Order: sequence, then structure tokens, then C-alpha cells
Amino acid sequence: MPAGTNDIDERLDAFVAACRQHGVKATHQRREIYRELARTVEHPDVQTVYRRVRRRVPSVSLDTVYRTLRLLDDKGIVCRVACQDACARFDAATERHPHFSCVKCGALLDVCSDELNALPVPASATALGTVTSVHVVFQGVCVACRNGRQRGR
Amino acid sequence: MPAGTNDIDERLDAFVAACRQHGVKATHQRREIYRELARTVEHPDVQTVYRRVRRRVPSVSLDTVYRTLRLLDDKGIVCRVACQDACARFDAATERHPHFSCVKCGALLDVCSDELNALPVPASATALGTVTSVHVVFQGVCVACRNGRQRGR
DNA sequence: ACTATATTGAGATATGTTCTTAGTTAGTAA
DNA sequence: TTACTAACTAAGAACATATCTCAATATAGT
Repeated sequence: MPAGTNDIDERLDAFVAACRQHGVKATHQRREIYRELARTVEHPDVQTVYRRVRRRVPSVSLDTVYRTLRLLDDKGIVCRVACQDACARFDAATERHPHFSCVKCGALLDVCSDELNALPVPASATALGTVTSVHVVFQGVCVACRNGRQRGR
Repeated sequence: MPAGTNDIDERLDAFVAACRQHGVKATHQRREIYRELARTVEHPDVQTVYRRVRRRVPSVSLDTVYRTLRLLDDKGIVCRVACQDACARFDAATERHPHFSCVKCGALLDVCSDELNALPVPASATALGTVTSVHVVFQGVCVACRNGRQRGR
């Protein structure tokens, strides 16, 4: 979900509040890591977040980015998006929504579908256990790649 | 999907045919790797397949299991299942079907839901690109873990 | 402002996966 | 059956992702 500057500030305030609520410190690094996630729709992986945060906080360590994203995922403040490649990718939007994953360029895009989001979990799934989250990924070739344009991550 | 012995033989025949069709050799190792995948519903990872295949083919190398599973995934003969942990897991059933993933023990279970399988891809997804596959994963705690029983991979 | 303690940075380490080379085996098509 | 060649094994190296250890530091509550 795109977000204007004001929006980001609001979300950062909410983030700090969420940290307090969970009893974890809202450190400078964590705020910057969250900001990078909240300000993009790309669902960047850890390395990408690291590279970007380093522009603002040159001393930040890769490990801190790993630790922070894992922590925030555990607390439910951000969420990890399942994708086919090896690396974990993250989303600041924790509300359930499907994704589109391009097998060519690796782009991971948000899909808006109230219909799908409202879809109840089938009994055949709840019979297997307690469902806490639902992940829907459409895989294929994105419009940009289909049109021949190549783009990196 | 579970499979009896006869079923396995049939699927192995189909596997050999699929190899021919794709111009790759249906070697002894590849057949045994496929057999291990077809005979279980656990969606094992590479290491697990390797351990099991070695019982029948002691000389098989880990690298061959990696290479074979990647090749078969590329050809669409098996499919890689997205899961939260680092390692790739595989499924001999290539027909679209949802999975249940247990966050505690890592179990990856098949969900049977004709309803979900029949669900059309929403226009908001096809607008982003050409969809070639749909992955639905319900995440949560499986019945066994909920009941306190622990089980390894 | 002070202090207890959660958090960080840096480097080491673990794990999963792929590649390289060279010599050997075994499918496939004729 | 034979020959061509893809595929295999072995062993090592390389690479990427992710986690750990521990001393130094910054944050939150008083």
C-alpha cells in the first residue's frame, strides 16, 4: 500500500506505540527499518532493507536488520511474505491480502481483492489445526516482463 | 495425496513418459527421487529425500538430489512448495491445491478444497501479469502440536 | 540525570545451495 | 548391440542466507 509522508509519520507513531505495547524498545535503528518497509510497496528482502537503512544510519549492521525484522514479524508488527526464492521478504501491511510474484524479475506486488480477503477459511483447513494466517500468492509473469522490459530487483 | 503401491507404479510410468517428453533421461536415481516424493504426503525437503533415497541407492549424491529436484521443478513435473523456513520443500502433486503449514513443528499438509481450487483468479491479479500458478497456504498450529504432542520433521 | 538492561555492531559461525573438475556409468536411439 | 552423450559420483570450493557471541552502547523508567 503506497503511503504519503504524513502517512509515514502516522505509521511511525503507531509503530512506536506498538513497540511500547510489546515491551520492546523503539530504537533509532528499528524506527528506520520500519520506515523503509512502510515507505515502499516492493516487499524488500533483508539485504535491500539493509542497503537502504544504511543511507540514513551508516553504522547499522546487517544482523540488526535480520534481528529486527524477525522480532517485528514475531510480534505481528510486520509480516513475512512467502515467496519462491530463498530469501525472506517483508511487508509493513499486516492485513491479509494476496500477492503477485513475478518468476522473471522477482517483483512481489500487492493484489487488492476484498472478495478474496473475505473468503472464509475452509473447514478442511481448520480440521488440520488452528489457522492464524492465510497466504495467497499468484505466480506468473508481470506486465513489465511480458512487454519485454527487464528490470532488476 | 496418498498413493497405494499400484498408484505409485502408474505414476512412475507417467514420470518416465514425462521425462521422455521433455528430452531428459529417466535415470535410476531420478526415478527413485521421484518415487520418494510420490509415496509421501509430507512434502519433504532435499535433505530428507536424500536420506530416504540413499536407503535404496546408497551411492546417490546430495548434489544429484538437488539437481534433480530443481530440474523436475523447472519442467513442472514436481513442484516446489513455498514455506516459511529456509529450505525448499517439494510435492509430486502438481495440481493446484492449498497447504496447511504448522509454525511449531514445520509440518506441511495438503488441504482438500474443490471450492478453493475452483476459485477463479481475480481480475486485480490478472491485471498485474499472466498468472501461471496459485499458491494458498494456511499457517497456524496443527492438531498434533495443539494437543501438546511434539514431533520432529 | 541515573541506572538497569535491552539492544547493537563486528566478526565468527552455521546451514542451504550451487558450481567445478575429472573420471565413470548408464539411458537412448539407430 | 553398439555408440553417443547425458547424467552421475566425488571432493572441494564458492556463495548466499541466517544466526550466534560478546563487549560496548543507548533506551526507558525512576
